[in-house]
Amino acid sequence: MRHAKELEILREHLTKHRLKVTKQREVILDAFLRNEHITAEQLYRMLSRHQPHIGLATIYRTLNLLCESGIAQERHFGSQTHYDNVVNKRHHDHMICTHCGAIIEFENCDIEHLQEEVARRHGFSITTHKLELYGLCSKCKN
Amino acid sequence: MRHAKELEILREHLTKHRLKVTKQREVILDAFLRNEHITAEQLYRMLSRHQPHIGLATIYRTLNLLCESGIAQERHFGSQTHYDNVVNKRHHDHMICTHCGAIIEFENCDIEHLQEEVARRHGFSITTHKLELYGLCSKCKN
DNA sequence: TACGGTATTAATAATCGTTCTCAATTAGCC
DNA sequence: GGCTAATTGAGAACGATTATTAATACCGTA
Repeated sequence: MRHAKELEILREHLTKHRLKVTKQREVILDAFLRNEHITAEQLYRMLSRHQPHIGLATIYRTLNLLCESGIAQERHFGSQTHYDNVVNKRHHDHMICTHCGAIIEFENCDIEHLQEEVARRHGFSITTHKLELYGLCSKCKN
Repeated sequence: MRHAKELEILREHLTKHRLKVTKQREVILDAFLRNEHITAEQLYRMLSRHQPHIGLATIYRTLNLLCESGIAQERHFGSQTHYDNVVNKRHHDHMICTHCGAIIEFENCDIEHLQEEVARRHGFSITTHKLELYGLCSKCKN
């Protein structure tokens, strides 16, 4: 059974909120977990020939559900929202290649500490942050 | 004459590209310069009773022009695009209060150096970046 | 295991921010 | 002043996302 842990998290979240475990939600969760940084539209196309057929609205609703249950996190790259699997991951940021669209994850504690320091200096308390580096990945530099 | 420098930059950009200096463009530039982190919609409402009447499309077009000429820079806060006056400013990032919506600018060279270091380690070359800290400003912490 | 109430679904309309289209107007070179 | 191309306003169109609605599926209870 692949992705057993994530399925368990989703089930717990659903029962806790008196929501229902449906075939569609399981299918979407499974497809989501097989892909990093996916969009609702990509999932829709990927599942378009699936039985039962899954509507775009259901995909959006389920992705929001995954965010609420802590499995996924939204990232706004370009015009579309991408969804990230964050189970088993610590906080991380992204480098985005403006040529091929590749997304590279990284984490750096020193940067986070400096952010805290800047915030403290302004009397600001951080709850979340977003750091994105745009440029060319190693392959596209040529 | 307020904002003479920015007006000069815009005029140079326009003539260089064989574009025209219009009343609307001057009005929008002036209103833009009087406000930090403004949106197209806010400008539209602000100028709605102005003579000549200025359409929303013209505001969007002119804001893009300001970005191309280096006077403004886009920032995507929430669902709308905000435009920032960057004349006389070095690169800076933002803290956004999720309670009152206040936007505080800051700059920190140490963070930028660490970003470069991380990128180098991945063979990535940065052209731009975006760093946003979300949380509560000093006033809203209470 | 069948029932009943409620959540969920697919399809589609609606919404929001932004860009495009187009006919009428205007800037700026001759 | 007149010609040509750029610009304008109005509204249509657009893409991503959310709301609506009638039909269907889940699941606790009997």
